[in-house]
Amino acid sequence: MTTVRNEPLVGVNLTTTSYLVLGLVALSGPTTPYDLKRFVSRSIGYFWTFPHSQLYTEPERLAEAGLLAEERESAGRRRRTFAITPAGRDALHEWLATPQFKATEIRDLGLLQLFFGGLVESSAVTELARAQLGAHRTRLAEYEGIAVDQAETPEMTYPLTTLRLGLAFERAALAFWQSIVESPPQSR
Amino acid sequence: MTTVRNEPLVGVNLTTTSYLVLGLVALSGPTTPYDLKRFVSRSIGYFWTFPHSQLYTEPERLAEAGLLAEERESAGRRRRTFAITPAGRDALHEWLATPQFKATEIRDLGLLQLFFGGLVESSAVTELARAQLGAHRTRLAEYEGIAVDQAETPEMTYPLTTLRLGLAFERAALAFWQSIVESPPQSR
DNA sequence: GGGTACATGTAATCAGTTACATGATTTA
DNA sequence: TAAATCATGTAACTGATTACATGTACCC
Repeated sequence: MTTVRNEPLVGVNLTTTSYLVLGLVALSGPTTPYDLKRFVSRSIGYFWTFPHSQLYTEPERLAEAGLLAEERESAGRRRRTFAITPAGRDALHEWLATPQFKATEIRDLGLLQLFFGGLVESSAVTELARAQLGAHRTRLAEYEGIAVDQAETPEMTYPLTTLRLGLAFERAALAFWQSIVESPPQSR
Repeated sequence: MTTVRNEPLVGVNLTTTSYLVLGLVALSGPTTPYDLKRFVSRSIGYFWTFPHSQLYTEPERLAEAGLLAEERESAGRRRRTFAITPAGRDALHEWLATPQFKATEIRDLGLLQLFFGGLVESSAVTELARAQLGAHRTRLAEYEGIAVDQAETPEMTYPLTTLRLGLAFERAALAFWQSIVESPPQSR
């Protein structure tokens, strides 16, 4: 009986981005970086941002580690296509079955500015809150659009499920900033 | 009439972390990296994580740029103390008055795993959801403790305000993961 | 047929992370 | 007095970002 190897064969560190990309390729079947980019921009990219260049360099790293297989057009645009390998699938499944203990981060520049609201005049805080209201309204509308567009696509079931938390957050954020507009905190 | 200079005098890029640290020093008055660390660990560190080493290197960068002033014990532990300079205050205020257009990121490894839930058996998803429930319960309790502890501290008014959104998020997350436990998505 | 937006990729840099290290203080 | 924990800092590395660059398709 052989031991199952889940570590990549070559010494490549797997970051969260690695598993993200691995998962995207697993979901999509063989794809090009550009296809990944388009998919990301209407899905996980809302929660987890990164520049499109990662979608070229990260699959390359994963291919080095034997977790993806790369093919490349020899002529013309020399497009690359990546597909997941059995080793890649193993690594992904193992990660998916491993509880992660890092807590949620809500990275929001507006919220960060509000944190320091005591350092500026309260009118600035009100302006901030209004701007945030606008941004979250826009975002909420986007999410709602996506939910409608993808409702009938079975392979999007899980992504759409995560979107539900996004929607809930956006509604909470709207209520939050609204309350700031209505009664700004008094620090003194 | 002279032009107001808000750019740092030396060529140092200011990142979000820079403003974060600048703001922390502004809030605290002259402090040491370790004091910053303690403050962070009960406040903004919940939303915006970074290793404590940044609290040594980033003030150094800011001091180079003339935005912080550094003093250092010449004997013993050679503790460093950083204080904000007028230029630092200007830069911070300008940033605080500048609308930021990057949308909120909800960085959550559990949510990312759920995104790929269609790739594993549904029992794994249920387990994931249970684990997340526990984690969010813990986090919610922490937030509630902080809200109580700091309720009477006037200079924490704004930080505590941001915590309200954290609380709302944690409650939404609990409801979300609970709903997953109760009725896991069916992808086929 | 020229402009503009989409598509596709690479190179260089550096902020952020990881890892290491040691001194001081408390506790058992 | 040993051991743990808190306090304080530095060095090295690399993943992520920024910036650049060119090709292709569409539209007016």
